[in-house]
Amino acid sequence: MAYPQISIPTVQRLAQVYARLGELRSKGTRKVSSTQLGKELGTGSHNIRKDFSVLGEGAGQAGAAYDVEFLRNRIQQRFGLGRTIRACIVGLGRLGTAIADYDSLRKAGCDIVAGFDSNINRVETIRIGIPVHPAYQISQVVRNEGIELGILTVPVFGAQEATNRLVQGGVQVILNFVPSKVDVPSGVVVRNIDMITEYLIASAFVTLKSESQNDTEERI
Amino acid sequence: MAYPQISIPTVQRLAQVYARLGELRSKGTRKVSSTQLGKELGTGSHNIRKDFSVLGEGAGQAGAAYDVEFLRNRIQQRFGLGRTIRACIVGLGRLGTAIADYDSLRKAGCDIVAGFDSNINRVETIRIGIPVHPAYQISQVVRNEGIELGILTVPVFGAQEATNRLVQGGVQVILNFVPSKVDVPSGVVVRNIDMITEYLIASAFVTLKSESQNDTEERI
DNA sequence: GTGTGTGAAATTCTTCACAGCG
DNA sequence: CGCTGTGAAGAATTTCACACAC
Repeated sequence: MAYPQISIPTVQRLAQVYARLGELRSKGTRKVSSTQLGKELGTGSHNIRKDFSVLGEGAGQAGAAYDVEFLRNRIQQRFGLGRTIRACIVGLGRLGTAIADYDSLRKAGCDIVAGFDSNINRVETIRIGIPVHPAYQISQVVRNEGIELGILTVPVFGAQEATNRLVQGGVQVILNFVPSKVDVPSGVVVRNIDMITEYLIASAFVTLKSESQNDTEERI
Repeated sequence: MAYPQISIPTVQRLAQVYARLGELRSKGTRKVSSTQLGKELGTGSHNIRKDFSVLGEGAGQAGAAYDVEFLRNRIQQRFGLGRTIRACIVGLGRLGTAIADYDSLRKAGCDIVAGFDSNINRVETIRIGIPVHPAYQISQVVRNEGIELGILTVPVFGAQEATNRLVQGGVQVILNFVPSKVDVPSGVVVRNIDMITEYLIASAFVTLKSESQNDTEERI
């Protein structure tokens, strides 16, 4: 390893910073301080600067703040965020088609080139501008198209099978919107985006908050 | 505080466990061990048992595994997850309407009773079965309807204003699907569900994985 | 003076190890 | 004998404090 081992929280924060830098850049902002970034991410400036230490030397210039463009390029290069990743969506219900249309994802570099559904005649499919295939062709299409990322928006009971097919086709990353964990072989990265659990967590915090006068909410 | 301070990771895991217990219950499963739950959440059994210590005594019986129904009720009671929460959606684009239709959320207790959009004539609005109002009425409707939770699915530039109106109306919880942080007064709970950042994090992990032979992926 | 960079301290979280129960 | 429950140990992360640069 040429670089120090990067901790998971650090990767997560830097990804957030990267997204934020993109916004700042498009607004024409040139400079940003660790204090400001910390405030926007809900953490301290120390934390931000500590995270930046994994980017190597000279990310910022002491005294002046960080250069938005330069810092963004550093993160992009360090994490390989510059390239476009070919992706597909499995499960073309309301959520799946909404995501297929989601322009911000495309702007971030996620190029959705195929969709799959077990019911090829779904009404929704006519609304999206990508080729649609039946679910049993997942592995084959993924391999032929060089798809690296799969977006899972199927019902719970179909999630594992869809995952297996994606993995068999060779995807390296899965964004799982199904409120259930899926098993993957070591080496495949899964990010779970589970709005049911998020809803439950939020509800729980509300209960805990009203229960004690502590500043629980500040820490969330 | 009658109970010990509960850490944030613990709340998150228990919310996941709660969701999982719901699935197990509907499948008719009666008993579940900490080992099994740990496996399904991707953590160790020690961690699960430690988390359960915040539930008070007798959550499980030593020797036997945990009773699914009983444990679920304990978590439900401890975190106030039993009740239905009245909610609204701000931003009725593709994503917003997809979420309004999302049945699992309703089953979890989230009762979406109103929708808002700055463009009241949106085509999508005819597809959802809830009353739709113009955005400037958010505070008023939220207050009149006793809405506690707001779901944000507006474009980035409208997120803060929508948030302000929700807070002014009295919501306590916001599920923010906008890839940008929003400011809220202390006491309001925000959960960010940001698929852009998740995409970036996943991409970063893929790069880091290929860079070193460490078992980075196991830790994600 | 304002802001970055980083080793050290403090805190938080996870893992371990083992007592106790069915 | 497998499983729960929990204090103690260990690891990881965050926070602090201060040197250095503009």
